[in-house]
Amino acid sequence: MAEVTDEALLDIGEVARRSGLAPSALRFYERKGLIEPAARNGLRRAYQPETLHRLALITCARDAGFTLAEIAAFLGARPSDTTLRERMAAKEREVDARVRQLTRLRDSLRHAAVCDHDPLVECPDFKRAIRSVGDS
Amino acid sequence: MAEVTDEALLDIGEVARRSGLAPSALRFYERKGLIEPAARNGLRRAYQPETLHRLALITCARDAGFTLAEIAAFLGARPSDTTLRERMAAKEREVDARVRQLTRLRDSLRHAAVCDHDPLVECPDFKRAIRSVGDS
DNA sequence: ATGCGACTTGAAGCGCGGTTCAAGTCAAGT
DNA sequence: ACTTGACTTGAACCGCGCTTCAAGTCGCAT
Repeated sequence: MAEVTDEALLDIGEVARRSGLAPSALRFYERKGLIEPAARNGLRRAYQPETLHRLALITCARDAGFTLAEIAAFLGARPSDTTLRERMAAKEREVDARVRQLTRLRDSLRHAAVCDHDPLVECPDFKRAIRSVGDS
Repeated sequence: MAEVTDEALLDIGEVARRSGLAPSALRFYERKGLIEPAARNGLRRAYQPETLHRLALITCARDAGFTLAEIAAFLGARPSDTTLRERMAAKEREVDARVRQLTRLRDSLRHAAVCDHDPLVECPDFKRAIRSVGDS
């Protein structure tokens, strides 16, 4: 008789394939308190499908430069948590500053790609552009 | 008699103060081939002032997500180097994609800061926004 | 000549974000 | 009963970008 083992839950391999993350990464995230299996089949982790959304969020935040510790703090917070709001807002300003910095850098690169100075590093336009990247 | 020791050159401490980088970081960059002292006073490194510009460039590139190895490759390249142009252009596209990603993320954060969903992670607007960050 | 302070070296250590490995568990198929 | 294959664990290892440390070397002032 096949044990039903709750068809709704996902094996770690399944979650890995569908999230694009390595199983080792999922176990690592668990140690860091970012995710948790809903149950175990024997030793095996069984995840709720929503975990995939959570992982998408985690991946996104990590790509954005949040540390895993920051993300864990976010995930653990309640909406009534004023601190959370503040941190969100702070992070928004941070990300916004970074967007502006990267935009200037992109423009520098755009120029560098068509500039004929030798050596490139000495192009006055390029140097000015670089300096402006540093200012904020 | 005070040894003149070329007044134009800078001590590592001076470069550190003016660049905002730790002396240890400067020595580390040297090992990685990013910078080089123009001379030595005995054992002490003596840097040309232009090194400060180079360091500004390095810092900027590093902030932009280049690895030190990438930066070293850039710095070593000639302007006639087609590969360099290509890499510049590739990096520009990369940075541009990142700008768009971060812009969407910033907008998500902006929404999250005013959203009242409990838990926040379940806000449909937020989820949609997060999904859009992932797409490029 | 003695001490101070800023430098020198190589080697080791750290925080982050994981991966890799050895050894073991378990369910299902033959 | 035995193999296969996907999982389990803890511990070790990795690359990156540095920092820290111990031990030593200078130049300069007292």
